[in-house]
Amino acid sequence: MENQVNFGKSALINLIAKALAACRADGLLTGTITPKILLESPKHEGQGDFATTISLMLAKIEKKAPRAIAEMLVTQLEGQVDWIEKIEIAGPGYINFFLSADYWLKILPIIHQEGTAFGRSKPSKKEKILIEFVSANPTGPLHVASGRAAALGDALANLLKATGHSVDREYYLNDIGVQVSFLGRSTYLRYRELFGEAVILPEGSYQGDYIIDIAKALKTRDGDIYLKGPESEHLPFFTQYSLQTIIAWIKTDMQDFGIDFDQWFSEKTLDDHNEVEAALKILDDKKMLLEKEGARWLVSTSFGDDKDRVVVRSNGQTTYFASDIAYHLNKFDRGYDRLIDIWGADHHGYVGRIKAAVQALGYEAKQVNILIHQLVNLLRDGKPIKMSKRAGTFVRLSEIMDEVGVDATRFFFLMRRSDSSLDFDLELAKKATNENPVFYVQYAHARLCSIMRVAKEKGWHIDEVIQNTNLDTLRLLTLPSELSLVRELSQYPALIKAAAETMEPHRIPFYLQTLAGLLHSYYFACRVVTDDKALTAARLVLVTAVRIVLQNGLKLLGISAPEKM
RNA sequence: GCGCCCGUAGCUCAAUUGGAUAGAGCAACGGCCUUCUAAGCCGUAGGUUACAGGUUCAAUUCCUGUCGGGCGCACCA
Repeated sequence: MENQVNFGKSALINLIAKALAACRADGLLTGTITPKILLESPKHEGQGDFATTISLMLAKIEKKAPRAIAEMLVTQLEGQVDWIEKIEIAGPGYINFFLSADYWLKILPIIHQEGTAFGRSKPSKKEKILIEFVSANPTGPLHVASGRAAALGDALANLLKATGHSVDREYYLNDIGVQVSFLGRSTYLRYRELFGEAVILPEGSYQGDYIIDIAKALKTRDGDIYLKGPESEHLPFFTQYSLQTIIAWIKTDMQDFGIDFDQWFSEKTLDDHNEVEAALKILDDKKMLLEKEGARWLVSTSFGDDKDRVVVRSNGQTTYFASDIAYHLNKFDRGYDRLIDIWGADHHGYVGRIKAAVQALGYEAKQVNILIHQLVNLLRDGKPIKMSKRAGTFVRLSEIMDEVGVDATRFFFLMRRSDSSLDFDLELAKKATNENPVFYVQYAHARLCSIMRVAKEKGWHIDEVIQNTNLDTLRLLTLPSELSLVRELSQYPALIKAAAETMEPHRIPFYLQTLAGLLHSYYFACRVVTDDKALTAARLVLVTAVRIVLQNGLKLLGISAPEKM
């Protein structure tokens, strides 16, 4: 779905290419290499709508001053098409293009026509992508850091879908192994404690109060029936019971957070189907394993990892890494072209080995993208809240959602580049003032809805206005604030594309804040619904287009667009 | 010691993948409600982009080094 802006851009690039060719045909320019012609949107007012640096890039090739080259090109470009109003040469040799207002106004009918699809695009090559995220161990409730991964993964999935890819969301459940055994044992000991026994929790046990909650629930349900008999008889039950309880919590939290996973992938199924052994056999057949000191190692150094990694320990047990290899192989076997893993910074040391493993299995390194997000600092009124998972004093994601709401939680998590650590101030997130960016954006949307309500009360049929709109009407939008809004709206599809390609959802909150700012400013400066019928119609078309884009952007972030606040 | 990430306004962060005069929000200061939501708007001030080199017509962006912060460096998961 190419929109007006992209169309204009490529048309302009073609014009520049033609001008360059003409200069060379005339012998004015003699070079043979043609650099890629790029258009950018200038940062400052008065620098036009698009600019190219082609003359700067040509300077060396042609051995001529960039401004002289720019002048030659501009001579060729002038008067070619009617939608270019003015061409200027600026600075060291920039060519600035000033387009007619018509060019920008044409985006408005397109926004209305495409509606909720505005901003979507088709990729040059459609990929089947699996995003695996959160995947926190089911040995305790989800806490804050998982929330960041959750918001990030979900928004990224939305973005990649919006750019035409096929995307599935997956949560990997580590529902087997040492940690899970510790969980069962912790619950068992707490259960005994409820009957007055003095217990000592061994090293590695889970200390959180939630373990006691689970034990209490069991006591209430089943009484003292697990006190008799040896521990070993009861541990499997306690393990499974605790695990299922916590998985249920996690699923509830994710649902409350608005995330719908396509798959909950159980590590146990890898074990049940002997997929770890199968994966190791494949690696062995490819001569990717070697025997050393009684253990088996993946030669991950052949693929850029710092050191080789153990997959089978000398005691015969496979490592967690071996399971991870099998899991990634399983993902590829399900037909995905590209895998995205979202990890917290505390796991970044595993990037090298997973990338190596994927290559050892015969896939390309770029088929797995590992997105690392830095950790979250939870603050209250600017002061850090101390957390320790070991001591059980961590803040649950559900507590955050309860306190500040899902919308604010998601927005805060998505506001920062994932590379950057994130300060999340609970008091700020709750504020219903302009200090709080999520309210600022939502408020812009609510204001627009309010305008629409008022217009309806005064007898306007907005749908009809939009349907009957034409360029003559839209030309009444002549205020600088109106054209700024229109230009900003026209950037939206390119923004979505770039955010998806770079896997940087944070660009959307920034964009929305800018757009909301322009809108608030416009709102204050002039009335939409007035006695001037034609002007009101034009403005209604504009502000309803802004509403659509705000709504679409918020939707991608998984945040509501309220009609009233 | 080695590896990864980060270092930009007082604070929290952007910067169109190397482009023009580095931008927002908050905090500070000064203004704006008889009008579609003041949960808002307008204005002022705030910078040697940690530091030193290098590559380039052009560096916040790429390379090298130094300093500072975070995280990770298991035959744990």
